[in-house]
Amino acid sequence: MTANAIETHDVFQAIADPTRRKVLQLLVEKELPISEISSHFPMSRTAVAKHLRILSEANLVSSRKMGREKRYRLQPESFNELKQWLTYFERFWENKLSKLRYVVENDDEVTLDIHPKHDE
Amino acid sequence: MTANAIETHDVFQAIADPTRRKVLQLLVEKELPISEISSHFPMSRTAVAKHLRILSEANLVSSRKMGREKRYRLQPESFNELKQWLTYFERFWENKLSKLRYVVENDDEVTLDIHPKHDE
DNA sequence: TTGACATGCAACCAAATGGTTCTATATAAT
DNA sequence: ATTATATAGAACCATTTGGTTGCATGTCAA
Repeated sequence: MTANAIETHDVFQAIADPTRRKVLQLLVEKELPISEISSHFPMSRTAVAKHLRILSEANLVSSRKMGREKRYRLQPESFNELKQWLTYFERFWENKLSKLRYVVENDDEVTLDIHPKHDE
Repeated sequence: MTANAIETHDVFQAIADPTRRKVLQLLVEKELPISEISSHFPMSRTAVAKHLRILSEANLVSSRKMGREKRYRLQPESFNELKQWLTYFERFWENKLSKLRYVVENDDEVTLDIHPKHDE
């Protein structure tokens, strides 16, 4: 067992992977052992175990031993961290002054919300 | 989903990188050209350009030409997608029955079926 | 026209990521 | 006691990611 104190995974990193997001969704219903979780994926149990390790290090899930099983469950704390990060950006489209600035600096018919899309 | 652009990168992937998150924070204040953005980072302009491309493809930012500049700005749409994803998990710690289940299951198995369904 | 500025893009590279197989250990059941 | 179950982890591998340099293109200002 490597130390889990130092090796902390960034929560943004942790939710970047679609497999890990699906794992989180499975755990919304109830706590599950790794073998049960991995039965929902086309990959090996070892691969899922690595995903669970990353989720654990990001404090998105926690685990506890139940006999020979180890059950994983969601942990709210890092979800709150994500929510706070998002909240920071809400001022962009909720702040009237921001909207005003766009009008002033662009001196065109900007309505701030959805603009014509530019392709690359 | 309101995306009318081809979403090559998913938004979770896009916000996984700390540089890209910092870029988003810079753009909260006002729209900026790439040279101005990259002046805030120790990496090359090209590297920042790649990050901006990923953010664009995730519909987190958009851009428009202004003379010889290309200005980038935030786009709310994908932030909303993130918020919705988070909202899905809120019932985990806001739902009193979920909390109860954990208490009960500490002794043995009791299954309360109180979950809707949701898929990605 | 010339030069400086702002960006775009191809080619390349090291490290991180997401997967595999094989082996080992601990617990449960017969 | 033996066998089946549940997990842990090492070693390895291919692809993706995040960065670089060098060069090309477009625009503004003298």
